[in-house]
Amino acid sequence: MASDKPRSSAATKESILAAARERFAEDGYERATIRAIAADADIDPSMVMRYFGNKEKLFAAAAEFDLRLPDVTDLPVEEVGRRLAGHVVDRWDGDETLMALLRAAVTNATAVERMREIFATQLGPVVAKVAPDRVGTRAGLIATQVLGIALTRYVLRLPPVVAMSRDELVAWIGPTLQRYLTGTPG
Amino acid sequence: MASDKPRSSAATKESILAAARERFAEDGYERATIRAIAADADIDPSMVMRYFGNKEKLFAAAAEFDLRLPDVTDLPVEEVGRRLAGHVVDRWDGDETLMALLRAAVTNATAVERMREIFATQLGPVVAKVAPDRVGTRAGLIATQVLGIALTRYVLRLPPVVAMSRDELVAWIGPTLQRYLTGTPG
DNA sequence: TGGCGATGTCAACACTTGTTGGCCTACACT
DNA sequence: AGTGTAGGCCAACAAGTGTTGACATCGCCA
Repeated sequence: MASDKPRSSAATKESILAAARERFAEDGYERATIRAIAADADIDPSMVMRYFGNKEKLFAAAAEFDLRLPDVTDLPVEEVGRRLAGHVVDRWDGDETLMALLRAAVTNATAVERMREIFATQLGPVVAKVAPDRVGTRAGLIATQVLGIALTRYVLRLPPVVAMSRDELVAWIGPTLQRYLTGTPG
Repeated sequence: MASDKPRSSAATKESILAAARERFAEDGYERATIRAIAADADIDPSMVMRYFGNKEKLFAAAAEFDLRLPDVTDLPVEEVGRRLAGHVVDRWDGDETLMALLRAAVTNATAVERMREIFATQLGPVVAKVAPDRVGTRAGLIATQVLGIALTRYVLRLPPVVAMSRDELVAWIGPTLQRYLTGTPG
């Protein structure tokens, strides 16, 4: 009600985006075709072009992603690792956008850039709040573990990693993130 | 000398494989074209087909990979983690086969299967030798961290991860692997 | 009522892809 | 010398891709 768009262009645009996310997540950038996305959205391929210009821009629009990292300022420092681990695993399960981004990032330059950006602008600041020093390094290390989980659990689906429950996984990963966050190497 | 092959077919076959590894590593499975690989090998595309049948089989041949994990049986248990970390980072740098495998595994089913196989048959046994229990889980966790490094350092090239020296990286990762190997969650 | 802009469809273009079959060349063996 | 055969090249096919432009339809507003 009281929308700003004349009729239902926003609706179909959104349905295209949903279909795009699904396809990109499942097939990766190159194997996800505009025709298939359009078919999923019950629409003509040319509409996709009209709304988004080209495939690259469509992907950019579909891969808008927010980690939604929790506020950890008033949390005991020694609990931040576990908290982060829990949040990340939960965030992964509910949203396939990040899987689309991850799958695409392996062959598409735009996706890589977006990925770098996300970890720099969203993870970096959180780390900065609790880390004593070496913020960049710590954020990078956290990224290795977090993305390693995403890769093995949701993309490669290595059996033992898939088999672990959310809590089990968090219990193992939490201390690792904690050490990367506030510990020292060696 | 005293080879079993009549003339130099083995040589061109090998040059095709080398070009294929390079292309697959750089571009991933779908974007690496047979024509490009053939051009790199200074040969006609049809030769690639004759020798390897089709693209899928070519990839299978090019992505033959051995982790070459070190023997850790007579090593103090508490040093295995660091040792493993060092070996893995070194192994990554020298050989682009694993990068080809990783890049391809994100969109190609055969590559995923190969990846699973490698970690099951090569990493699993090593873990079994030093782990007190939960071998599968431990191997899986190690895979998350190890592949997370590969992904962020060599594929996504996240700046802070790339910036770390080999030794720095090993110093951070070693204890993580050690805990996954012999520690407990929580 | 007439028209205009937004929403949508159809058919095609230009190009790239994996893959195939026919043809050529040169050497090894009889 | 003659011939078989392995190594190699060329041209083409069929399918699928992103992308484009011309045409249809429908609702709103003057």
